[in-house]
Amino acid sequence: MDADAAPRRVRADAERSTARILEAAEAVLAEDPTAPLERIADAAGLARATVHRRFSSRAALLDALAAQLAQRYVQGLAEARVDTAPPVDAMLRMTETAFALKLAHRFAVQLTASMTPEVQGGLDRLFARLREAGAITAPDPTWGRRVYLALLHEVNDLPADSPMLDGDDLAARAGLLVGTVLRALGGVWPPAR
Amino acid sequence: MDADAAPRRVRADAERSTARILEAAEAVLAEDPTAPLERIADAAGLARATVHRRFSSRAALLDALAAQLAQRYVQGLAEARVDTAPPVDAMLRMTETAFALKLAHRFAVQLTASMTPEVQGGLDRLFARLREAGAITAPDPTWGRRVYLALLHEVNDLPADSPMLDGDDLAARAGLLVGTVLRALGGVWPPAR
DNA sequence: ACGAAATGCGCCACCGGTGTCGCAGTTGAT
DNA sequence: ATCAACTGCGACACCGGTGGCGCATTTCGT
Repeated sequence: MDADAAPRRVRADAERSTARILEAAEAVLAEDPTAPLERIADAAGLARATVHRRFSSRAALLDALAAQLAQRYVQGLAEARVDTAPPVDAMLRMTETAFALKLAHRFAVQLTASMTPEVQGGLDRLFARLREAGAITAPDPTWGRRVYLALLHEVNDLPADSPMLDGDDLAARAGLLVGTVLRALGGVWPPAR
Repeated sequence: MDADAAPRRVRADAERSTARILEAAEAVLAEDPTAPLERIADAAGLARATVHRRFSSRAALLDALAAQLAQRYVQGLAEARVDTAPPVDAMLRMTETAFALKLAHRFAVQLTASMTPEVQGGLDRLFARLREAGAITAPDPTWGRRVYLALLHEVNDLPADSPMLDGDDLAARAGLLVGTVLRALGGVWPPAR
């Protein structure tokens, strides 16, 4: 919502600052969603005034951040081929990328703005496909999405030495989450054969 | 932490104000955990200064509230006989009382202070007993507790007209939650017979 | 090398929420 | 009925965070 679509050209310099600010904001706000702008500025190695120059207000910064995150999720959804691949595979892939974005998670969802209708829709379609494929029995995709998101945070917060985890890699967490969600929604996991 | 154990007597009047404040705080903060004291005072029909007279600071009020809530949970745990009754029954009862306290939920847990070690312990013992009884297979009670709490909020937020609910009564929500959690943790629900 | 543009820095105004005080009026205990 | 205690109200100081300048300095584009 700021510093884009330029009739007047933006200096390469400035554009880098913008990126650094977003990066710093992501890191700082992940730990404390109410952190003052000054802390973000410090983390970015910039003066607070400069942050104000790039983003007219705190709200504008949050918006930009939310948009950026939403876009990453959309991309993740696409790369996981949620609409075409076997749904369980897609879910596993999507989940791994979600954990890779973990820094942002806690506030990414609290920041409901980042739960774009587009992202929601993608997830809902995924749960609908899971049901069609017989991987779950719960009929309501919305409910599936809610359960998934709620447990996503829980698994993300799980300490690395939890007995529920084999190692701390993404795959272990993704496996735990997917299994838990599928079972919760009436599926069988691991699949009986 | 305020206005109790009196060497000097407290007027009945004042005690009622305290109660009204706590009541109002619970209601207001459930909707907006960061609501200013003034909003609470208004809801209680009192002046902000009066709130300050009963509770020396915002933190003190929050503490008192957390203590009150924790105590209710402990009582709920006891009444559900989590340590003696058949664990699934206990879980069902506990869950219903938890929903009865729903107004407070969202911030009750965010207010980690109210998640007393006592409450945590009670839940952990419940999940250990569930495992012993074969109702779940997940070995780690902590994980069970986390899943339970996370989904508790989700079910609580579920709109009354959700396809997942038969009516909006406590029993429907409790059933959905218990079933989902037991399945998520590797149990069978509804029980095959 | 030059000008345009972005930066750092300090300063100030503003806002919302918190906490304190005193005073006048009301309510409760005995 | 009387006194003590509590209340409502308004005013005030304080604090942290936000947002806006202006100016001297650095950095980028060409």
